[in-house]
Amino acid sequence: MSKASERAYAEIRGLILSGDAPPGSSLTEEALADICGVSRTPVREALRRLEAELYVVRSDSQRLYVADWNSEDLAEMFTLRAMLEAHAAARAASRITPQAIDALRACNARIAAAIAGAEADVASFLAENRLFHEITIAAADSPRLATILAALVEQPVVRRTASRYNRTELARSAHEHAELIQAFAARDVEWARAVMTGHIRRAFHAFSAAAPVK
Amino acid sequence: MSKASERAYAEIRGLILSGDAPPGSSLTEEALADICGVSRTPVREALRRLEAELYVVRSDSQRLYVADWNSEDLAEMFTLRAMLEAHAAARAASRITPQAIDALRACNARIAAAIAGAEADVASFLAENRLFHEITIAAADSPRLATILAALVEQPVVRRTASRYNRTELARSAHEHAELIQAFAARDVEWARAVMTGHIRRAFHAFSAAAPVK
DNA sequence: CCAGCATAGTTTGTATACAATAGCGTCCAT
DNA sequence: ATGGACGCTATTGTATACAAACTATGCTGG
Repeated sequence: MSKASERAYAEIRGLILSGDAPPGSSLTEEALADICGVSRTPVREALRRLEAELYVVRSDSQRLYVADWNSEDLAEMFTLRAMLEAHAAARAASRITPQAIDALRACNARIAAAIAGAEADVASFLAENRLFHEITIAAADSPRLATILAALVEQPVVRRTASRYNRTELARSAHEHAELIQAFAARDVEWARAVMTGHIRRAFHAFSAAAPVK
Repeated sequence: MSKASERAYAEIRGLILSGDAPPGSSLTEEALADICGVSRTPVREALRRLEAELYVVRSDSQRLYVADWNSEDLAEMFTLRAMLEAHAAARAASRITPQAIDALRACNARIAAAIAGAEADVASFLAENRLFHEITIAAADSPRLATILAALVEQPVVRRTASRYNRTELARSAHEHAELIQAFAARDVEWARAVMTGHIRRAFHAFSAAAPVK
């Protein structure tokens, strides 16, 4: 995609993820155009994409707002994610290449290092955790699934999830990743599916057990 | 959405579904704007939406083409659909209202009538079949799931599916719908899930057994 | 005081003009 | 003849201007 609309997309998405544009707040095209330093046209493109990816929602008449997720929405999202990522893991188990397995191992090693740091390096954890899931989804070799998951996995609330976990939970996550890698190496489809299902479900439970979002 | 972009969306989608814009063919904004009688701006909006819904794909550099599905893509899509619609059915089973059940019964009665007609009324079958699934998904009361499924269920190749079924298969489909309604009425979550899974899978098998798309 | 409507202002929708870029063909040089 | 480079053309990207639609506010009449 061309420069301006891409930049606008990144910029607006950043506003949402950072919380500068809090859930429920109104997004007007002109204001965003000013912020991004582009005209309304690329902003509109960006907003369409963000809408498709569920970052923003349209109200009764065409006004756009930052998506607001209640606890029921969150539960729904985690359920869908568990189902779809489990499917991706199962597919990956039967198709993944040795190179991708190596990449996952390296990735998980970096996660472990981040957790082991003096104070757990949450930013590194987030980035590597995301990469881990991306590699897995890529290994599933299912473009449609990848498209669908991209819209779910990247939600603001998910991105902020890790900061709510304590070190024990982060360690558990890394351990589950390791088991998943084992399942991949063994090409055990059902094992991979089960591990991933549990992984996402436990992540949700840990999330729910922690303090509310605000 | 406003009038012009909505019309453009419907028009272009119609071109794709009817086959006037065959899979793999190039879509240029200006040509479409001429056809739709609007400017490029709403056409662009429409194309963005069609892209998100997987009707069209972007090539290396920004040119848009009508999506072309190989047999592997189709298998993948039916698999995802089976998984997601089964989830929708399970959710619907625990939430559906008596009114929605009545609507499903009426819908399926019309399907039966269409099949029983002198020559099976494929158009009616298609419309009612689609309505049936829409009601089910609505009953699942899961906006995210609905959004995701909308992109999958409405694919051109799926819409043309029914014309490849013989009367026996259409009748089987209606019978499975009836069983699904029973499961809903009984509020039996796992039954509903199983019926829907089998329903989509059998639809795919019948589809695959028939002649190739072209 | 309330209801309804008119109107002004804000926001989105559409069209058009122009800019940038990618694809492609031709032409020249080796 | 072949390879590369140049420029032309087709297509997409962006900006701006204007139109339509919705909101909200205040006014008027009951």
